[in-house]
Amino acid sequence: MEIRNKVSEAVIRRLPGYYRYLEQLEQSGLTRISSQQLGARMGLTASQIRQDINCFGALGQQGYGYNIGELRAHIAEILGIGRSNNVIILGAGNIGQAVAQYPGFANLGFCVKGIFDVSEALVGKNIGGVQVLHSRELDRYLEENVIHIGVLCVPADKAQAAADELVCGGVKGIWNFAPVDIAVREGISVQNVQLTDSLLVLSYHMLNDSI
Amino acid sequence: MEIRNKVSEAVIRRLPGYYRYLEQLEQSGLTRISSQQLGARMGLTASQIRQDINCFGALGQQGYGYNIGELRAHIAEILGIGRSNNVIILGAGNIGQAVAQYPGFANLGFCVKGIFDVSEALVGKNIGGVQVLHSRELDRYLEENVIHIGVLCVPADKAQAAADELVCGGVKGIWNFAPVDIAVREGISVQNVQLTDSLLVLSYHMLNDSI
DNA sequence: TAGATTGTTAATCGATTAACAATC
DNA sequence: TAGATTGTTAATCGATTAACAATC
Repeated sequence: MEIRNKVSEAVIRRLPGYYRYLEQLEQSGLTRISSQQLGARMGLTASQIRQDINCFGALGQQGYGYNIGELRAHIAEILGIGRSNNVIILGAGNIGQAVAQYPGFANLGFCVKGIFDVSEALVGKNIGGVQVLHSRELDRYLEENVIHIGVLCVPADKAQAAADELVCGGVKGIWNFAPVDIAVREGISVQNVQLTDSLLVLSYHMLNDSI
Repeated sequence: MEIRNKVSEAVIRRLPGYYRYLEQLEQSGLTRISSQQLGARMGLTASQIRQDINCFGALGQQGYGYNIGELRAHIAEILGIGRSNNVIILGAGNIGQAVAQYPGFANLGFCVKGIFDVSEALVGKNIGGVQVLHSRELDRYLEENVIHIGVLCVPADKAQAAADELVCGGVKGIWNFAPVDIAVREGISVQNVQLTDSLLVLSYHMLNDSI
């Protein structure tokens, strides 16, 4: 999986969509597709699809198109799907619980190994097959277990401290649901999920689009 | 609130971030800020901030900068914050429940009025102060109530049908948590929240960034 | 071989950044 | 008034689209 040119963030954000459509096409029994056809389905230009895919090598074949299964598998590898990433969730509130019980993650190879909260009321509770531990156990837990991804579902004012603790404990990626930007050192990846931002963008369009 | 030029999607997606930072600045007791200072905090260039804000009028003052409270209030209006949008949630599973109980929405003027599910086990349950109704009640409910936004928290294969029902019932915006793209007629706004996509982008960066 | 469709270069379009006159 | 900082135009940069030779 050589990545030829520097891949832009715009391309990266389209990859999960390609994966999703290819998976669906594969399940429907098809084996090949052209950039033209895929573009029509996804609402993208054929040209953009070819450019995007070519960032990762010449995966198609002139006169034929793309083999759906092969391309899906290749994009899966690029995205790290199926790599058995160990995940822990910090904060067992509504969002933490929803993430813990979200199906679909497991299929992609993300396995929730632990959930932590400061609330004694929640500690010990079984959520999606995993017991909630007290947050004071976190440091020791991270020493004893290899965890790749930490999910921040704590209040905004606790997010930075929680992120620091995760990074100290060896976590390499942070999936941040707290409505605040967090700072991490070089080499640590962060993805923010600002639920409220998305709702506000919807609200904006509802007010301003229909002109 | 005249919008002068066509505002690009890139600008729109930055607006909630501006709102968030300005709210925080206001709460910390500050009253003015320059594009320079705001840019330093947000990790944007001063130039970009001035360009963004100018899409919505000349809201600053030469030699002074921006009045934090005024600018925050203006962006709030642009985003439709505080407009008392009525919201219903379709699907009372993990995500539906998390959305229903998410605080922070209420402050922005989004009010969850109803939750619907097909599961008899969930019907009647109280979630965040709202009782779960059976999905078969939806059409009648939409006739009798003015609902602005519908939140799709149903399985992917039920999402399009649910969206159609919402649009028929007069809903103007759809906040879609189902991992599938839905089609709606002109004049209806949709925002997708592909949780899995965001996790996969994180996974990509964890694999490919540290080169 | 002929037809189809990619890989890739070139052209266009749009977004970001820089620069500076306007003005508070 | 002098200094600061915006509003806005121009320059740059990057992403998307178009075009077409390569090739299956």
